[in-house]
Parts: sequence; C-alpha cells; structure tokens
Amino acid sequence: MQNQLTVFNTLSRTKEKFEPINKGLVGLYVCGPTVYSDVHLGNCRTFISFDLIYRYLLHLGFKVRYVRNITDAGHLEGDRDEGDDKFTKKAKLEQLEPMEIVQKYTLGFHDVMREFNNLPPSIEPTATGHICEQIEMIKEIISKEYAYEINGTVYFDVEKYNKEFPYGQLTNRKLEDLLEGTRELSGQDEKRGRLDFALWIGAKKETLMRWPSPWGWGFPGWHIECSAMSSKYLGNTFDIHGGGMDLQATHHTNEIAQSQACNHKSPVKYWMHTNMLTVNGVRMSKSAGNGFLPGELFTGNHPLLEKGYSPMGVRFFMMQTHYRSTLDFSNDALQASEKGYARLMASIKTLENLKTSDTSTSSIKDLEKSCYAAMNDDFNAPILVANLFEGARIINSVNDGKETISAEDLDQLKKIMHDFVFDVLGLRPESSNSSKDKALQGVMDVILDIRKEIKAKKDFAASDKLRDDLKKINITIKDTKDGATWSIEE
RNA sequence: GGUCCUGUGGCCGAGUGGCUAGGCUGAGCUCUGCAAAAGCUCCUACUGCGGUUCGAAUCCGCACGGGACCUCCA
Repeated sequence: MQNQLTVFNTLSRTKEKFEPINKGLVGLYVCGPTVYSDVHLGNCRTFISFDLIYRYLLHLGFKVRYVRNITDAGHLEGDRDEGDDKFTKKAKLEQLEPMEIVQKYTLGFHDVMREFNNLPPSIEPTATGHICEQIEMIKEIISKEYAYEINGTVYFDVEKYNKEFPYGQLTNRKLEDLLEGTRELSGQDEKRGRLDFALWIGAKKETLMRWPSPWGWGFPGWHIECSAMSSKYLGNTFDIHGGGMDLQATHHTNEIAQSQACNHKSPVKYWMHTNMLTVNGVRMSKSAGNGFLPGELFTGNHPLLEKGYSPMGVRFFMMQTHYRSTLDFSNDALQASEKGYARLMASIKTLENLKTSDTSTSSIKDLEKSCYAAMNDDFNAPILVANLFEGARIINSVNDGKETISAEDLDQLKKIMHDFVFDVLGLRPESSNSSKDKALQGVMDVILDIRKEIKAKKDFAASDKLRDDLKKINITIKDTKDGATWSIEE
C-alpha cells in the first residue's frame, strides 16, 4: 500500500493515521437520504464526497463494506416529537400511499447517483425493513435504564446518560451549554428532559405508517435506525461513520448515545463529516429556496443557472474542493471547471497515441508519489487534481515533441492517469458506442479525407469554409502536423 | 446568547513557519497557410492592527467581515 492514509476524525478534531479495526477490512457507514422529496445538489455533494472516499479505499486494496441507509420512515417534521412524520405528510399532500412516496423518491435518488457515476453501496438498508432490529435495540436501552416510556412513546434520557458518558463530545459541547440553548419544556411536553429525544413514537389515529411494538402501535424515531442498522451490518464498533456536517450535532450525537447506552462501546472509530454546498455564501437548502435539483442543473432550467452542466463537469467541479471545505456554487466557477475538465480529458485521449523515446524528461515516479501523497492526506482531491494537470502538461509536451517519455514510463503514466481520473475521482468519459456514433465517425473520416485533398491543392478558402461550417454545428476541426482531428463541443 | 468554522491574486480554490498548488480569465511569445489546440512567460495574493520568531498568509491576541450548528435538513 502506498504509504500511510490519514483521515480527519471529528472526535479528535485532528488528522489521524487510518488503521482499520480488522486489517485489510473497512466498515463504512454513511447516512443516506430521507426519501420524501427529491435530493438537491447539496445532498449530492455529500454522497459524491463519500464516493471518492469509498473509491480510494478500494483503490488502496481495502475490502470495504459500504452501508448507506435509506430513511423511509420515522422522520418527524419538527423537533417536538409530535405531529406527522414526513412521509405521512407528503402522502396526504400528493394523495398517495406513503410507500409510493418512498418508492418514487428512492428511484429518483438512484437515478441521480448513477448520473454522477457514484458506485452503489454494498448494502442499502431501509428503516422500514429493520423495524424489529430497532425495537430490539430500544428494549435493550430501556433495560439498561437509559430510556423511559410515556403513553406509548419511548424517550432517551440524555441527562442520565450524560452522567456516565460525554453526550456532546462530537461537537465539543457540555450538557449545561446545550441545555441553555434549548427552550423550556412546554406544558404539552411529556418528556422529562429538554434534550431527551424519541426512540419510538406512539401512533396517533391519523398516522399512516405504523408498526406494533411492546409500547403499542407506532413508528421509530429518526436516530435509532442508523444505530440499529450500522451495528447489524458492521458490528458494534466499526471504522468510519460519515455524513453531512449538519448531522453532527443532533443525529450523530444521538446515535453515539444510543449505541453507547446499548453496548457500552463507542460505535465508531473515525467520524467523518463533509461540508456544505453554498450558494452566494449561504447553505443550499430547501427552506432557503436556493436549492436546485440535479435535473435542473443538467438542463439549465432554473433561474440561478445560466446554462446546463454535465454531471461529470459538476463532479469534477466538486473534486476541486476539499470535502471539509464549503463549496460555493456559481456559474463562473462551474464553467471554469468545465473547461479544465475538458482539457484534462483531452490529454487522456492524447495519451493513447503518444510516441516513446529512450529516455524521459519528466519524472513519472514523482508524479505518482505526489498523487498518493495528496489522497493519503485526508483525501485531498484538489491537490490530486493539480497533480493530474501536471500529468496533462507532460502528455501535451511529449505530444508536441517538446519532451520525451520512455515506453516504461508511458505505461506507468497511463496507469496513473486512468487509476486516478477514472477509478478514484470517478470521472467517466462521455463516450458511447452506438451505431449512430460509429456512422458519424465514418462520415467524419470521409470529410477529413476530402478536406485533406482540398488543402493539398492549397484551396484554403474551401477548406476553411468546411471547417467554419462544421464549427457552426459544434464540430471542431484541429489541423495538426500529423493530420486533422475532430471533436464535438459540449 | 452558547459551540465552532472561515476571510488567499480578476474569479474558483489548495497550502506548509522560510523554498510562494492547480484550474479559469486576461496579455505576450512559440508553433501554424490561417484558425484551433498545445507549450512557455507575465499580471504573484494571503481582511486590518498588534505580538511571538532570525523569519509568518501559515502560531498567539484583538478588531472587523462571512458562515454553520444549537429546531427538520447531506
């Protein structure tokens, strides 16, 4: 394995050496989407960031079990542990069965993930598929006396828990401070502590999604599903748990509390949190009205968008920012990275036809080292991208005859570029092999051949007209000393 | 109010106590019938004020600006 991977652990707020609990194996859990509406671009960023992490771990040779859940039940609208869950609300709104809502948005989510070329996780468990596991876990927490039941609803006793475990460790907060920031219990509240949260919520007569439990009919609280499913598939303590930074303070804090209360073990060795996508400096979210959907992004059909952007262009855009930094969206930034992406991909095409020499003028070994060093430093994709552009520079220089490369180094360079661009960054050349494309290739061969003859007769007016006319339909002709090439823009 | 993060060149964005990523844009040059592409060069930054240091954009303090979380949210 290429040197030592380090990861930034939210628990310690430092970069730590990555050493999996079981040598060669990695358990990775990422909080997935709540499928009651379309995912927006901000949601996608998190999943793309973890796709990069997953891909690099695979590239390093780890056997990774990647679990990413689908939340399809048990998510309340507000913080009061009362009212409808999100699915019931949406189902009533759209006059559908809750599970129709779930199905619709799950399929949509998968489509978007595929567009962005995200690898599917090893297991994608759903909350509704693991009601029994959640009930068992709640029973266990009650038996250890960290939870109590009132009128069919089970609450986690945060203050009691905090006497034995540090409740706010993930966000470096003390219980007293947390209590200060919370509103007083209102007369309607039945829970004992202001920070107590629901593990199981008793169904009201209008609740559509409900299951039987020892406490009557009801549905699970939001946090318990991740605790139950992660421990089921990855064990009571596993390597990496990830999610967006917005989940850190509440969701993940409560997850730790539940698992700790149940198993008396810290559930996760490395907590990893990805930063937010912003628009004009403000976090993209549905409530802020500044979010847009991947579909709108691809077509450009949104007031904030000047044009459509390809999924791979967007993915590359995200790869130029570290996952722990906020990424500000703008048309300018996106268009800039689209161009850079095109240049990088063009160089990879060029790479296939490079001529070799006896010696190399650039050190391919150093390039490789730099690529691994970048990724080993907490998955620093922006530095990796910078290095890949150095690779592009070498490729183009060799192609221009300004530098040379040995056959051995060329093989190595090909491997580096392919491994990192396609396998690690997960970029995919927008290629297709349809019969239409093959026909177009044939047609262009004929046209370029005719143009070559025209040029040989020095009829530049005619050859330029041909080139200009093709340009009008977005086909670019480039004359090089080895003949002409063509490509389709956008 | 509490807990944090952050402020980098025209734009986007990395970053280490000294050797100053990368992309995009702009200007120039080379190459070329021209164009395009490509390569090279240039425009060389670190919010402000103090402090530590031989030396700080990088460490510390203060100020100002931006943001996140503390309520559902990737």
